[in-house]
Amino acid sequence: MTENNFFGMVYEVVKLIPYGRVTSYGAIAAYLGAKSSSRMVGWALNVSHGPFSEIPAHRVVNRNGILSGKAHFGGDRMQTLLEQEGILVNNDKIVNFKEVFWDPKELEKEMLKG
DNA sequence: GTGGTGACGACAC
DNA sequence: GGTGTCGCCACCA
Repeated sequence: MTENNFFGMVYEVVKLIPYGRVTSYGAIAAYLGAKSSSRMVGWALNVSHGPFSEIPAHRVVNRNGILSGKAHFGGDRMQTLLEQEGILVNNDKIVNFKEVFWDPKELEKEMLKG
């Protein structure tokens, strides 16, 4: 937890994504202080993507709300998972993206609130 | 040690 | 507003 590794940090953040919410690679990267390395976030997920992975990677999309990683989930697995959480997906893109978007920095707000 | 790759993002046209 | 290009850094051959 809160590993010093970039990967570990990504896992922690992604696992903290609330139900029915999504975030972007850039948001996570920025939260980790590596906004310029948003690719590393997706890359980390790629490695983390496994049968024992409890990481809701399907809640992570690019800044456009497009299911860029859908192909890696296999078929429409990613879209199905999102729809099950009440997220509207159309044409491999989240319709109400701004509605369900969740920024990792929200964590700090929750911390302040208690 | 070098080169290539990648589930992205920002900018230029 | 779509398309092309560059940058970015960790990992693998």
